[in-house]
Amino acid sequence: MLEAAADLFHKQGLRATSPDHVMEASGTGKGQFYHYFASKEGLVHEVLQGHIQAIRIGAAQVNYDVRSWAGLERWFATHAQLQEAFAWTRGCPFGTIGNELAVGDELVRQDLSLLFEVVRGKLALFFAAEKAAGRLSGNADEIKLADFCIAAVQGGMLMAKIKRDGAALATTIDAAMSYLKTFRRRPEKARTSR
Amino acid sequence: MLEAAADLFHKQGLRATSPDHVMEASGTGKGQFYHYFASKEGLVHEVLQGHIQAIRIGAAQVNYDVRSWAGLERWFATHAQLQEAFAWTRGCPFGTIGNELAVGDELVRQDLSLLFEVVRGKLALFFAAEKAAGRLSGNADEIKLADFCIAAVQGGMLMAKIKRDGAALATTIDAAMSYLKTFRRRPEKARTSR
Amino acid sequence: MLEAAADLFHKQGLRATSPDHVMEASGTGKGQFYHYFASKEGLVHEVLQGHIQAIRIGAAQVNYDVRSWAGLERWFATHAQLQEAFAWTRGCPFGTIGNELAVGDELVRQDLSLLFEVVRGKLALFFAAEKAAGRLSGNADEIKLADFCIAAVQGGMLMAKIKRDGAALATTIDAAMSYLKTFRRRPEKARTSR
Amino acid sequence: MLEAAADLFHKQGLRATSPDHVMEASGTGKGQFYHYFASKEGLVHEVLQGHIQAIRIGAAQVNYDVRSWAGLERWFATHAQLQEAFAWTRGCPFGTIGNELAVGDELVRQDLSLLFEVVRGKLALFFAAEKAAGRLSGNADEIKLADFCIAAVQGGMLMAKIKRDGAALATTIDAAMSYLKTFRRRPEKARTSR
DNA sequence: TATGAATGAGGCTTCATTCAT
DNA sequence: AATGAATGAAGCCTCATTCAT
Repeated sequence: MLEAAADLFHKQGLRATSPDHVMEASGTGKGQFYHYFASKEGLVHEVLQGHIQAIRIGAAQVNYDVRSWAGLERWFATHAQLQEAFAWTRGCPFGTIGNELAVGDELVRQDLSLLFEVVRGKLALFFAAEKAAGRLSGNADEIKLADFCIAAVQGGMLMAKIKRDGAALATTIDAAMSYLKTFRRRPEKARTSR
Repeated sequence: MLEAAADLFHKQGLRATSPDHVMEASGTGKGQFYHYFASKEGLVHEVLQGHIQAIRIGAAQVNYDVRSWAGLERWFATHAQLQEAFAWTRGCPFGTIGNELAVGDELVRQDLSLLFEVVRGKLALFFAAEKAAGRLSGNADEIKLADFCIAAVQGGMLMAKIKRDGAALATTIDAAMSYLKTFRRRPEKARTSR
Repeated sequence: MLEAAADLFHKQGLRATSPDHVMEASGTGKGQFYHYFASKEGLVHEVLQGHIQAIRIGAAQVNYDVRSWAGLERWFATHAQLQEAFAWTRGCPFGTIGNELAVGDELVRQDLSLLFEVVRGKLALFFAAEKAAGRLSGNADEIKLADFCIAAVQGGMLMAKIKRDGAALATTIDAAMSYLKTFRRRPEKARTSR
Repeated sequence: MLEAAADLFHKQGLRATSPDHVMEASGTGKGQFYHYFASKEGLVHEVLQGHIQAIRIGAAQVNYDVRSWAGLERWFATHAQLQEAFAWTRGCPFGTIGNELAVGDELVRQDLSLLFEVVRGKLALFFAAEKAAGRLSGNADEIKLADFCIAAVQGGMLMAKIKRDGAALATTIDAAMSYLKTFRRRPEKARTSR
């Protein structure tokens, strides 16, 4: 049920997905639905909590536990691959939900906000580690870099969905990586020696 | 009616906006609506065509006719200001619609695709002009830079809406500008000397 | 406009045909319609009056002016041919309207009633003539025979439409002709004698 | 609900009967309707299936299980009586639906087609039995006779509805019976004797 | 837990008509 | 004569939810 809902939200968005759709896709009935979820909003909440949990424990489709610059590159690339797998007809599962938010969807907004904070935290961790290892400029702010990564990939995915074409996403990812690498430093011998 | 619709789409998204809402907001009746628009989709089409036209002739809220690096900065900044004016409760009017697209909304998708091509064209024009004037690296691809600008601002605006906070957008804009400026060149003496 | 309406009524029936359909099919506008017809009912009235007139003056698709037994056979056959021309997707233009009648459609009902009286009159005329000529049994009631002809052909056409197949209609026509011929008489000597 | 629908269809026809009417007449609500029927077409299907079943098991208002010539006469007469009971304002419940068919109502058309096949089957059974008993001419085709009966009664009922008068129907029934009886045979003594 | 009947508001669209020009 | 804007009721259907079992 959660899986079915997550897939439908990804595919059609929140608004276009009714409890009935979820029931049909998951082969359940009215009663089931309202037994497990207080409301449609409750379902969304659970779906997002599921996503957050998956991200946290590394069970998500995208690996958010970046450990190297190559890993970061893979992080970007995975987004494009997933989108391509749907022939560029879908955007980011989270961004899609986020863009449908309206005043009044406060609960969902907070879930999403948290989700992106978790993602940001994971990316920031990488940048912080790099900085600690002297491989990243001391001027760099790991939180800001992480926010930039997320925004770039979200914007790129949105454009890919709209154009049904991954070129602009690839361009954006390349640009983002180039930018990030301007902060990269060769760890000085002096540091590690002695 | 078109104005009312455009505003509601921006505020709540496509799906959450019914013809009835548009009628109420514009003080018209059922018949009226279907006299002017073939369907809800037709309305969306007209709204988007209106946006495209506004962008083309420079009547949009955002000035897409960038003529200088300061103008580019203003272009980015205007997005943030507009969003802030709605207390970060809304995203980009175009991106909001784009993210709700599903297979089957082909017409709308094409309108949006065109819209973003127009925007890209305007931005690319600036980069091309800079290149021609020797103020931009010959390596830079004006189309790619334009795509990057759009993706960055779209991603940033989405995150701002989700977080109800403009910080990440500001960060993203700063990062984008920094990146773009790495392609900037001081025009060589040779040019001005004679 | 009348032609377009008549065709649409024949094709889809009264209820399923809106003034808008008629306007579109005839390339006219709202104003035109209500200028010439008081209402949809008025249009139906005019259409039926047109049919009646056509039948009266012999301008209808079916020739109601039967003059011989062969002519009667042709009268039956024409119905089948017309229906076949529409691949048995339509019934009788008049019967189709008649069956949609409900309490309240009194005007239309009377028009139709009149129409069928005209048809009956024409057929009865033939039978009366045959009787006068001694070629039809004196027991035969020309009005009743005419009513039977009409009912048989109407019933047959309805079944043909439902089945999308003309077999039962052909059967019915054959049976009807057989029955009618049982009243046929060889003109007595009286004729030849002098 | 099915009863209410069947009655409304009979009274006003398919097109003029909306789900709302059915709900009102049956004292149910919107949701109820679409819980039980996929669509209006689905309702029509169920109604027709109900009619077919009633005919099959002999629970219909008309007794289709004809066993004798008197029974056949009653079969014809019942149609007229039922129509008279509604003061000739209604036609045949099945014919009324059949005449509203348009291209696209294929499902309904097939249901109706089946219904009439069932009826024909019942009538043909009678003629076949008569033939077997030597009381019907060997030349007679029981299927054709059955088709003729149906067409005659349908045509007669349609005319009765249009004229709000049963005379032509009575005439048609009389004629049909006369015709049918021309195939009747006195079983030879030889058969029964010995 | 699970089923599915029931509810009524609302969504998108067409209808028949009137009105101002 | 003609145009097409305007009106609001209605048509068919989906939605989100509750309730009884």
